[in-house]
Amino acid sequence: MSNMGYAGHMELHEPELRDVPVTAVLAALADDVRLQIVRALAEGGEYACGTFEFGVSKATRSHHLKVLREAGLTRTRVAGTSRYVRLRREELQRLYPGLLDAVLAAPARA
Amino acid sequence: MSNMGYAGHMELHEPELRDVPVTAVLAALADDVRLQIVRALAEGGEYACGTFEFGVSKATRSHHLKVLREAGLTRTRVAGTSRYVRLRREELQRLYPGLLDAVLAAPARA
DNA sequence: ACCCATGTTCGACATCCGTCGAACAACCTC
DNA sequence: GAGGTTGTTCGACGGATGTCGAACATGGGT
Repeated sequence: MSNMGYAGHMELHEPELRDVPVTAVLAALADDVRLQIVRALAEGGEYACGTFEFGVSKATRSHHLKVLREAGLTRTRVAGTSRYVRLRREELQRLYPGLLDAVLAAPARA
Repeated sequence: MSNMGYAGHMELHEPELRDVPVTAVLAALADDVRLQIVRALAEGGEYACGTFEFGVSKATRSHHLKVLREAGLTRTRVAGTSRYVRLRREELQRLYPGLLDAVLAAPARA
């Protein structure tokens, strides 16, 4: 059948940032592994999920990326078998000015 | 006996802010009740613990104030049977510039 | 077509966390 | 000192969370 489209891209769940409570954003950032991921993402463009090797299994990594995505912190682009993740910096900055910068500026290992 | 001193003030556990991991600070802020408390504290000076009526029992309130204190967010002064709590704004601002302001500026009910 | 690489999902498990009532402790007042 | 006020601590309980291995899905390469 022809109405199948060229799809398969399964609609990743990426909420509007304004619908995410601040506490959810903070909770997403309040984890060591996730904060490392966010720091890495803050360096620049897009990263494949596999890029992040922080001593956890790929199941756990996948879980953390999902938490970040559903907290409105990241956006994911699907390309083949890989997924490319990037920070939603501008949106974040618009809704919570200074928050991300402040967190990123904090000493990495307290 | 005279060597009893005039004590009983039991040494509240208030860590150095630099010893608290950022993730702990964020986790402390990542709760609705605690964020309400912090917002109230941000209004000004000192508040007795009993001031905070946010629909939780006093046991729970006590718990949250402990979490905030041990995350280095508040300082507590003991006076009689009351405890007066205040935000450690300057210290926070010095170690995590902009963080608290960004969180406080966020819309209260997302 | 087969295999491999990349990620997600599914239990399962242990731990942490928010919540409460009840008991306790300290202090003030009468 | 008896009683009331203020706040902490102690289980207990239910729900969330981080972690993993194994199974699954999808797509690329040879």
